[in-house]
Amino acid sequence: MTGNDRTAAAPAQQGQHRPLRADAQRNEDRLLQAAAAAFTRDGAGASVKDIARQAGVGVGTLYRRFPSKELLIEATYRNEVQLLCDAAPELAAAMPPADALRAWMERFIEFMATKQGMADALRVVLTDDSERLQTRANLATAVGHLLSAATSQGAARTQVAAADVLMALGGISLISGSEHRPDLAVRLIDLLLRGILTG
Amino acid sequence: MTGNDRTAAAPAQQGQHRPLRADAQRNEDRLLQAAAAAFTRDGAGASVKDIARQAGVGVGTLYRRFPSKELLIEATYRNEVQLLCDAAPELAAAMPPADALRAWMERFIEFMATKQGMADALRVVLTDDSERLQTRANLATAVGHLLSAATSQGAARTQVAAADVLMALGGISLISGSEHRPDLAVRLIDLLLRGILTG
DNA sequence: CTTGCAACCGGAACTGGTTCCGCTTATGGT
DNA sequence: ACCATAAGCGGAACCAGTTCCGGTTGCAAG
Repeated sequence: MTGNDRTAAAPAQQGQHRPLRADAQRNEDRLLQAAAAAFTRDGAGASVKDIARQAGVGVGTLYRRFPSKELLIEATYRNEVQLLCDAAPELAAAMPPADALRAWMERFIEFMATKQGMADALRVVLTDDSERLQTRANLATAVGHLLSAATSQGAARTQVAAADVLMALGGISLISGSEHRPDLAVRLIDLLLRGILTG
Repeated sequence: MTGNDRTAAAPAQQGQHRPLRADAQRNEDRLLQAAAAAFTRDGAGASVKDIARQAGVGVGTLYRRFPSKELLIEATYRNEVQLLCDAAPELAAAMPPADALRAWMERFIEFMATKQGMADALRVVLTDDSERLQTRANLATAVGHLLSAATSQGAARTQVAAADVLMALGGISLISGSEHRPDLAVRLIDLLLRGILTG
């Protein structure tokens, strides 16, 4: 047992780690690396076959680990999404709740638009109700944080659920991200915020 | 009702009718008929090849007329979407503007959810900016009607653009339609309306 | 009626995601 | 060290959408 950190290796879950076989773990690492390179280079249009070849494995191996292309994308960007989530409390501490909420929303949309095709992955993440996908829970927590900060100061209506706000952001990503339209996204965020905030 | 469709036969345009060759017109009719049957039977999962075979033409013919599956879906349901648009003025005349707006929105979402996969077609319709697609213009007009009825009575904020509201509805369709979730759609409409309406 | 040709047609071929299955191998128990 | 076996592997095969192109044909001008 060499001191190699394999703590949470499984791609789409976290609660259980059944230890992965050594070669499988190596392949998973290579796949994620190849995927990151491919998606960065070619956007979401990068083909899974190329990614598998680049990683030196067969497509079967890729699909065993990542049951769909969307889930591969999700796994590839999980870290960055996590950073986004982590930023929520910081924003909430640094500025008035309404501003923090807007700022985070804009970062969210910007992120989804930047990672081309991330929106489709997001759709899966937000829609698929197998509870294994932690990403959704993390996002919901981040939104919840910002939202409760706002409600506790009377800046937001209490009836609004974090999950719904997250879904709304997903919807905005899906239409505004189809063709890069930052201005549309901003206006839709305005609309959404007016529905959330008091006054 | 009106003398039906034969006048403007082109599938995705209306401004210009360059008269279609007789056989081409016949094939187009058959394709739309086959598509309607197939989509009704199998949902949006119906394969393009089956539709072409059913219509007795090759896929090439289908693709000449309908450059993508989404556009075929759009053409197939154009009439029904038109009915939806036509309902807007009636609703506006029959009830207070805020209620009319909500009612129409719910019909819209319901329609998109019912016609499985229509949401994907909608994404194309709303996103594709080639001005040939009249459907988007019709939808925008319908929303505009309801919206201006509301603003003229002081029920809605004047800054809200019809196109943006339409996009928002598209976004709601895309997430709530992924997996049938009528309740989510209703809550998101509430949120949207609160952003649009005064008070 | 003949003829020229643009419009049209069909379907084979290509692309990209996903599944399937026979073979290989890491691993833990003996 | 050896074996049994479950986990893993590769890539051929499959299916759906889309493109391409050589052959066909409606149409109207002569």
